[in-house]
Amino acid sequence: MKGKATSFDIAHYAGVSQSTVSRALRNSPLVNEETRRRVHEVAKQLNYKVDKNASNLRTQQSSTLALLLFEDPTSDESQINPFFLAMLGSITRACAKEGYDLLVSFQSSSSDWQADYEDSHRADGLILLGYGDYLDYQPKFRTLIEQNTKFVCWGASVDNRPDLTVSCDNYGGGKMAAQHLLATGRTDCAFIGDASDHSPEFFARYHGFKDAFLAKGITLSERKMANAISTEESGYHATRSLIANNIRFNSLFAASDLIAIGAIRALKEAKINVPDDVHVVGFDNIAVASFVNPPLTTVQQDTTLAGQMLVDNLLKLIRGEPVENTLLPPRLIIRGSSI
Amino acid sequence: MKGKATSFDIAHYAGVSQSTVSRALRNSPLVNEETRRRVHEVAKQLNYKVDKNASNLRTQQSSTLALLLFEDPTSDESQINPFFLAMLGSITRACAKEGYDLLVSFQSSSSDWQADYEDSHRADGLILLGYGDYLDYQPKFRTLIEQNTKFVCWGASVDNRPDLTVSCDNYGGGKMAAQHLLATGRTDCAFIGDASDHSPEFFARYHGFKDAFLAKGITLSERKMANAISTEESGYHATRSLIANNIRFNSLFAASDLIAIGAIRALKEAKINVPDDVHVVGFDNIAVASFVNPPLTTVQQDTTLAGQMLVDNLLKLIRGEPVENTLLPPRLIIRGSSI
DNA sequence: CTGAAAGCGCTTACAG
DNA sequence: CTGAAAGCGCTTACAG
Repeated sequence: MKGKATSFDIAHYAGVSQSTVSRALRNSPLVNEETRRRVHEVAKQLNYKVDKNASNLRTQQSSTLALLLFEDPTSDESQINPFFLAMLGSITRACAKEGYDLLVSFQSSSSDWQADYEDSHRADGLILLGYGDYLDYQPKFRTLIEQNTKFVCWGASVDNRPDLTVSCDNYGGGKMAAQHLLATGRTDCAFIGDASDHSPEFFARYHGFKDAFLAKGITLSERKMANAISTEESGYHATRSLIANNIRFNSLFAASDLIAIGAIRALKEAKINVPDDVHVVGFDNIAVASFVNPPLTTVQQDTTLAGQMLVDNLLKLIRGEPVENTLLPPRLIIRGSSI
Repeated sequence: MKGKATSFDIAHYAGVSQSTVSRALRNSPLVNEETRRRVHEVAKQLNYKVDKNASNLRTQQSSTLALLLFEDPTSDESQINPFFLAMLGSITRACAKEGYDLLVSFQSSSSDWQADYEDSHRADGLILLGYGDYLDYQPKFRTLIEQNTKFVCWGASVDNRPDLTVSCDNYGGGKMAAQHLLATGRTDCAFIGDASDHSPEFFARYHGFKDAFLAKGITLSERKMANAISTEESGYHATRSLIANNIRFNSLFAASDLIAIGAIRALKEAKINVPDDVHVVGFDNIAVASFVNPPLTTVQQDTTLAGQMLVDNLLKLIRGEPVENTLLPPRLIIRGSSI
């Protein structure tokens, strides 16, 4: 036999029609048990595998999801945020569990989206992941909705369609961070991160943080805030600028772990001791967090659950089942940087 | 129009035949420039995208590669070795560059391989990545070769088919590590890692290391070797057992960074100072390496180049072009753990 | 329970 | 330069 075996080859050797082969392989209850066994036997011998292109074409679905990972255009090409890599891992696992394949693709927010995975029938739906400027994404979300593309986003909600979003309770996480610092008595706090509508996740973390302080009658000073995107480098520079401007604080909340790690570097450089002089709290609980010096207190996002929920919600969307906005509970992990 | 537009819809609106639409969209030189423009115009308006299932079925190829990531069965489900996540990133990028999609899948070495990606025409070829017991994989490699599956492996060579392998020069990397320790005068060295044919990569690293010492007339003591798989936990326990057995050494070469990080934890716990009492050198240069305390000296593997070469070689294999065994040069990164 | 036949949406040899 | 037609390998209504 030249080339791969087809269902006609199986039919020939099993002495049945090709239709019966197709039914037998899909374990249709219509087909006789003995026939079914014979067909499976022959298929195994010929190392036959159903041609996915043909079956997908026929059934008009792909059993494949596509993951689009957006990168902050300003971050280094080679360095992908470890938080998203962890998400990628859990999404891959969740897909496998549901019997779906996963196509992976990196997108830079400037370029055209390769959101044609669904249009070209390569995927039944999309999962969108990434930091970067949210306002840049908004019009693209709208296009996807108009085209009736099935997709689900990690992070901030999409226009008025929260059902398309799975996210961590960033507001609640920010509150946890604040309550921890309040409990340790470190109430003179700096915040590093982009607390604007360009980064809705950071914004929510900041607000939860601020509100928890406010509830204790403490107002955070605007002067002690510095803008940063989610990279070590950016966190380093933002913190340096605070120090350079002689801004004092005895605790620091970073919108992400990478920012926190950069902040710690800047503090060390300025001979400011962590945690003695400044308590530091991050967000994400990336793998590095427990290895830095001192180990980083942080708000953990459950990436395993997040991946599972993204896949589950997307599949519901694809099947036309009702989907709800999903908010995952964060968890405070206390380590040496704040005790 | 209900459902997605097809090439027949485009044909209808552009006033040409469906064959011409197909040619025009593929920018065939056969078709008139004016016709071509009109077809593209209509296609854009209808948001038409070629159905990949149909075109793949017709052309009998998929423009897709599959990445199978094998995990050490003993390692924690949720923790994927960061080195492989970095590889995943670079492979994804390399695929995009070549116009291929990437299917990603995790495999546990115990389960059946989902190596049917190629058989089922979902992918034109496979990339295999992973640590784990090499001897378990051997028979599966053989099956793949028998079935004439196009695949390329990261790491150790496959039977007598080195053309299917892309790897770091592990032997040379081990030598570099040794030469560095020799230069710092720390010649009483321990080795942590599985230096057997179960882990050919670790084996090569160990041998390069040993040979460089031998070249200076120094024989490494077998007593100062401890077995470990590539996890922090395993490195920790292996090092602890050396210490518990009162084995002395003033330097330590770990077969991977994760092992090295575990080793440092064990040393710290035993009040053995790094680097004053023991110099530590790892392998991989994962992102964490520069953040641990002290920062880890290590042998870097170029993951960007590795991903590119894996994809390049696989594409050559698919196209039937000659492929050669590819050995990538490692680079020593000296940090605080050994100076 | 089984088979003959239609058709999913393309690409491409063939004929003009 | 263009069109009519075959066919990639399946799944599934339809008929028996």
